[in-house]
Amino acid sequence: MTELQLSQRRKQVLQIVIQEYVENAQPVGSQSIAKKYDLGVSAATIRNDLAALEKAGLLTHPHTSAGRIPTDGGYRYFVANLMAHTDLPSHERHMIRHQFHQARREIDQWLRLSTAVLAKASTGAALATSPRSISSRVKHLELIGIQDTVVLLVLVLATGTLKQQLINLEQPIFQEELSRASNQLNGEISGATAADLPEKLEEFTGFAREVGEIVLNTLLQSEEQITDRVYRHGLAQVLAEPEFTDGPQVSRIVEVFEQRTLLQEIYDDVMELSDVQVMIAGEGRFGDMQDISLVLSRYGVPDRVGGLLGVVGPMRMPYGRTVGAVRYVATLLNELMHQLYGPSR
Amino acid sequence: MTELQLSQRRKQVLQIVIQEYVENAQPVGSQSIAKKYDLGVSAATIRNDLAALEKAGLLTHPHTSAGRIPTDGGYRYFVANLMAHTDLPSHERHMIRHQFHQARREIDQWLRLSTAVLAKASTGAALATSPRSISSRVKHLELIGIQDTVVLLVLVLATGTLKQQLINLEQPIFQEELSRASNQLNGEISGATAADLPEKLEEFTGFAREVGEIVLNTLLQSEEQITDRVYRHGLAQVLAEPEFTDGPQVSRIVEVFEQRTLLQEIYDDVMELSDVQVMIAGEGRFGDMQDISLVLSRYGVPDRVGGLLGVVGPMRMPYGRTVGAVRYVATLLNELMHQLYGPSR
DNA sequence: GCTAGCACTCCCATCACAAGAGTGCTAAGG
DNA sequence: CCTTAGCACTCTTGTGATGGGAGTGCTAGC
Repeated sequence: MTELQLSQRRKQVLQIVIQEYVENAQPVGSQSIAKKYDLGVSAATIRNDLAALEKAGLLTHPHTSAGRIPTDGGYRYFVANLMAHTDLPSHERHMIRHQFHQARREIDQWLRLSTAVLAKASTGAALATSPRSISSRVKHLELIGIQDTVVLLVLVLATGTLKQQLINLEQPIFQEELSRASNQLNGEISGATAADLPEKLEEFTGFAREVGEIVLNTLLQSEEQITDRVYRHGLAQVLAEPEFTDGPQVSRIVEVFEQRTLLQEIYDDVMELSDVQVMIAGEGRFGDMQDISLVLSRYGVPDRVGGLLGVVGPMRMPYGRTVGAVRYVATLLNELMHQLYGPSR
Repeated sequence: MTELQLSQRRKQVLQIVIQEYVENAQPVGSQSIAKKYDLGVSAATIRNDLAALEKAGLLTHPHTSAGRIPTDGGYRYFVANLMAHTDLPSHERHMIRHQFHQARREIDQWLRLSTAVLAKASTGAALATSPRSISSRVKHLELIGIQDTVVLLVLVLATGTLKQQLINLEQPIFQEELSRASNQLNGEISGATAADLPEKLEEFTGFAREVGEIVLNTLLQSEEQITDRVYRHGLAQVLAEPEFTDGPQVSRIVEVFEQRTLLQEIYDDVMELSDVQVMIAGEGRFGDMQDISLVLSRYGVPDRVGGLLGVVGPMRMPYGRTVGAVRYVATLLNELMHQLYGPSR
């Protein structure tokens, strides 16, 4: 998108239109602007400005004699150039931090709390993916007999993530044999990554080899698959927004919120940038996201573990505040995870 | 509720009204019944029957000159006395069974699939809780150092369920000490239940004791807490139903669907009965569930593990089919889990 | 107990109409 | 060239009247 040249006042007018529309969900006209804000010019002038902004593709009006509403492009311009850097007010930050410190020291708890907090602090529905390990190292491995022919493989990764996998055998196996295999494997493959494994597996035969293959597959899978779990919170509140009164709109946002595939698609885009990403109406690249915006951020410890965190809401969204909330929760999570997984090893 | 005496024809009329209303979501009148179904009587007679059914509290009409629609009571009577036992058609059953056998042998996968299948087979939104162990036995315990002062406790229960818990230490601890403690504990407490533990813990001191306490707490918690995870699927489709076009209705059902607390409340009721439970408009006992019905069943292996599975939808729901679907998926899950956790030990 | 007939009620779609908000354009002034 | 006032025009929204239609409730007769 080429940089747009706008006079100071027009920027201001655009900002006012967006602010008012975000607040009241109603098209805003030249007169109401002139009356409410003292721009030192008359309504007619503002009318001209509005027309110019419309020509530039930043505003539209739903019908001839209605006020203006922002377009996708309008919101994008706003977010890129006009948006006030609103960090969350400090008392809110304190409250959130407090809640986190009260929770048990567990990723699962933190993520659940994150979505709850985000949903409350924004007007949208919050969502987060469980963290995925990047180039996972095996730390430890355990084989546990569940049934005669069923063995549970528990894999602990260096980051503390747990992977479990049931193994189905043709023939019954004894606990001693399980122990032998797990001792053997633990000695060899602990500290190994998916890249190292194939070589090491050469040494093994029989059951131990079989388990080794499964470990390898599990590792590979855990690096590919974005997430085994998605946390969600606050759909009800976003559905209460006036834009979601009619059917098709509702199903659109619910689908965006529920489907994993979309997250999968967006994942790489968000993960490679460290700051909060604002995605308005799908940015033309992703599915049918008319009138829906996402505010997303990665969280985690660089090169170790990372996941996605953010808010889904109507395009008519208080971006400043939402970005602030997402950013704060993300940095908080970063801090907490750093304490656990960061410094050592 | 006292048993109601209804003539054969009136039962038939009630059944027709419900069937038609479920299908078309429109009040049904005497004429349309007389025309479409050959009951051997005139519209006027049916009119009398309708009036009688209304007096009995099974039907209402939204306004004077509209057709009849069923009340909560009407649906309840229908489900209790009139509903055709519709097992799912055999080709659907086969398809579902096939999908389950293709999935990996994992509870997580199965439950995810269950909700997907249920949502597809019913017109509602499906939901399932992760299984909870009943009187869990400890099978194995593992202590893994994550950071100098952070230890991951992995607890494997006899059912194959995994519990993890981070332990935060005041002072750094060495791997050797961890191994010592875990060997010690494994020798003593494997096979123990929450009831046995306190006694056994007497023997331990220091770090091992501390870990033992945590194990106990984790066990107790896992028996109390209904569920650490709720699987959901298909909200979008149920929101497309005509009763959810206006705001308050939507937020009501979304809240029922999203909130864990409701499940917690209902849990015991459902778990003590083995067959599928139909809960219409909250049965007057649970929250604000106007116009919403639940069809729920327990699943699992009796006295070992169990969870909840079911469908949330509008009161105007094809109960026969839905009950069939829930029942089939539940028995399928039972079968699968039995293979894993059932027979031995 | 069933049926036919009939008046009555209430919803709903349609239309007309007026009010109101906001625009776009034009012409004049700085 | 930017700004302003004025004014006609457009389009939505709310209101009220109207008629058709569906369905009921009741009564009287079989």
